Amino acid sequence: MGIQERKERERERRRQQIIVAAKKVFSEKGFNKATMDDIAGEAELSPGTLYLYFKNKEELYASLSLRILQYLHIRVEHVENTRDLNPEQKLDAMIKAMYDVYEFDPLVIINMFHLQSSETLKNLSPELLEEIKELSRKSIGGMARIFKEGVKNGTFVDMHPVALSDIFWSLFSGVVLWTSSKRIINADKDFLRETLDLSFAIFKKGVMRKKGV
Amino acid sequence: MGIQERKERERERRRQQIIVAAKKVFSEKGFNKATMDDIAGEAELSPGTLYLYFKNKEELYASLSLRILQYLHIRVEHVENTRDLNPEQKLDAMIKAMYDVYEFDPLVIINMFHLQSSETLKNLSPELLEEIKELSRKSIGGMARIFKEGVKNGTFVDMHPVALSDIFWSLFSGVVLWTSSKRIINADKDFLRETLDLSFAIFKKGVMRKKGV
Amino acid sequence: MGIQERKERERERRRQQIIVAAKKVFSEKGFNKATMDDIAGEAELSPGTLYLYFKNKEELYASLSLRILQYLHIRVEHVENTRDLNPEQKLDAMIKAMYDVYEFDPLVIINMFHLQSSETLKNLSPELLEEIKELSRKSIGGMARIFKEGVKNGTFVDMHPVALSDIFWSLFSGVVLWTSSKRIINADKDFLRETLDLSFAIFKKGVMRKKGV
Amino acid sequence: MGIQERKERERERRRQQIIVAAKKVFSEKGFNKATMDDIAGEAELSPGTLYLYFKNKEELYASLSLRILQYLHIRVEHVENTRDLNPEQKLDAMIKAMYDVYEFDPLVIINMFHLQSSETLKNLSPELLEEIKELSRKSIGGMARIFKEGVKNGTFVDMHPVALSDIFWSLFSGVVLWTSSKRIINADKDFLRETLDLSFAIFKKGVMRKKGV
DNA sequence: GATGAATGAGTATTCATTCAT
DNA sequence: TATGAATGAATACTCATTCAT
Repeated sequence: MGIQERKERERERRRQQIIVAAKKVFSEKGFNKATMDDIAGEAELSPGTLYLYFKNKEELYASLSLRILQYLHIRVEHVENTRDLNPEQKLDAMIKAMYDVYEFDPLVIINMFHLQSSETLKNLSPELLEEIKELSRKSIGGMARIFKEGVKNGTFVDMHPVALSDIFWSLFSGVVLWTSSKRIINADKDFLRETLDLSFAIFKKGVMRKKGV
Repeated sequence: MGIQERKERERERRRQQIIVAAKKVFSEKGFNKATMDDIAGEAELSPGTLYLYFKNKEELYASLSLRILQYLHIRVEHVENTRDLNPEQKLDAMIKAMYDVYEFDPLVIINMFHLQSSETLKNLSPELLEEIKELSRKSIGGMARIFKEGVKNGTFVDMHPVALSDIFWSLFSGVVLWTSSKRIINADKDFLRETLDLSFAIFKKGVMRKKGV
Repeated sequence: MGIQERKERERERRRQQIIVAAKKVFSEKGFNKATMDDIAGEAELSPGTLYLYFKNKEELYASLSLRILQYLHIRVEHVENTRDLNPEQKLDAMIKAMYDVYEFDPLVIINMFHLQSSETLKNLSPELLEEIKELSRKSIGGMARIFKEGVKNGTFVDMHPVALSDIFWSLFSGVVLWTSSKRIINADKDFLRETLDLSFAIFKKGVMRKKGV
Repeated sequence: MGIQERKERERERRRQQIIVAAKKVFSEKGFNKATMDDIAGEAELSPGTLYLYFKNKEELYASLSLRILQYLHIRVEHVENTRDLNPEQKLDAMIKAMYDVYEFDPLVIINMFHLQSSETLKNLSPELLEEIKELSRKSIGGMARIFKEGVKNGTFVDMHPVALSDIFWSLFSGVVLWTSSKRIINADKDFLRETLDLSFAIFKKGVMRKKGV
């Protein structure tokens, strides 16, 4: 391993160290209440060091979303490329993937929607922004191809595949947001899992072509 | 009209004046970038006056959500109480109501999820918080009763009515958030309406009991 | 006195209060070492209040120069408009005015040259910048008219009046800077006054037309 | 050449490399906006290395002034020691030298006055400070001796030679500062050269003893 | 000597909130 | 009630300097 490579690795390790700390602090306090000092403290680094790895607070935050998008993309791609699965099985696999995405980072959806603010987007470096858009496009694109296949061979209802993937993703994120919100407001138990199950069941039923029709 | 009542009315007028201004400013700048001075300016009042009507910035913001919840509640209740509608027709009416909720305030969902932050909730007065919870419960309850009726008479699939109303609401909010987010990130055209149509179609199909089964 | 006018007066009083404090602190610490907190403390106000009266630190600093320019302008105008003085007497009066400008604010020249930095100028509001330019132009213009008169009637050497006023001002500021600098570096006694006397004597002799030539 | 000497030479080469870079960066950005990283980048060295050659930023900056003082000193000494020049010719030669000093580093005067800040001086090493004082004394001393000779033999007016050299230098630096400042504020053309010519003409006339008097 | 990653003190500026009028 | 001037706590970000390698 060359010295260059070793350095690169070390650098990546630091980035991860910061990201882990940031995730923790942002989770606990939310974007605005979390201070860079908090994160630096959590990462056991000095505030200045954070800026050696991330341009600013927004970009650090956005990097969290990026990780999720990367994970989502990998999972979707994997489903898409698994041979010998028919469209229905692929949909099931995607549903499974969604659970894993949630486990990977339960704040996934909140993070994703922080990105949506144009104020946020303005402060991101063009490269990071492009990467986010790219991954976003790819993930939705992957989902869409799965739906397309199903629409084509008559498994799914005849709708635009991109619309189907949008709805699939919207349903997922809507449920995650709503159940976590409900938990806070109503202090109910965490019933995310079963709600997700029911949601996906309804979605699947709504999307499958009626047999014999 | 007593002098007391007149005063009360005057007070309510002021509150509305402030809420209208707040809605405008928050829409344009988002919660954090909007300043109390901005809102005071828009309402043509002094900053100090805002505090005579709202405890703090968070509570002013939360009041916007309250208005939406009130509107949602009225619409749901109205659907519920309309006689001579069968469950499927009531579902259609609820879908129609959702469109109106969105038109009433397109920022509806973003507002609603700002509420979810525990930081926000901590700063609300117990009364306001209770009112929000109450309206939230009532609206979901109303929806649930509609679903319950449909489940009972075999129109809808046999699922827990509360779960169905949660999913219904989640789907709606998920689509609103995702399409607005997609619009920003991908600079696509605004395709909310058609996506909502498709979403509700899928939901309806997923929720309706198959005829003859 | 109307309420409007009273407020305006109060506001002006505050501005002066801040300016006095700023002058003290900037004198002691220089522009960069002086903090807004220092100045606020000296003015017995809170930091935030400074920003109600001055856009930023640069503009507060520039306001000090403005006061000097105003004073300089008044003095030059007065000399120009005094009747029954021949050009030589007017030059003497201007020399006298320069001493007073220095007494008015010994940091005069340092302030003036802080203005010269383009970084500084960029941060000033266009209005303030224009005011500074205007006063600067007027003062030099006033001096120039005095020299013009003297050149015309043969009192002074035949040079461009604006150039003469530039040189006059340069000599004054050069001496002020150099003697104060020399005082610091060499810890010599303060011999500004006599050096200024000699300088102006040389200038006057250099500028007066030789009798009988 | 011994190994010791070779090392010393190498060290001096590095110092010059840094000084050249520093001059470029300070010229473009001014003292405060210029960062040590900028300078290191320009010198193609690492920031840490700068500190092997200069105690701190202030001292690096001061070293630029030192170079000018060294140049000034050499020029003045040369004029002083040129035989067969009468005092007037020596004054002319000094004027010529001033032009060269300006060409050598147009920021000369701004640099020189940065030194004056007591904050700056506090951060210099005693050795550097002493060197600066020494060169300053020597240069002024050299000028003073030229004036002394002229005063003695009746070429110049009967004033204290040190005062004359102070005024000479003040006039030079005042004109340089004022014309550059005027250029920025009034966006006038660069008329330094002609203003310097006129200034020195006036100075010379003011300083020369009237023939036949 | 040279490096450059890490440091962490330092500061201008903002803005929700208060309170004397 | 309404005002709006004053407050002052809070914080992202910079950059001169150090020191382990």
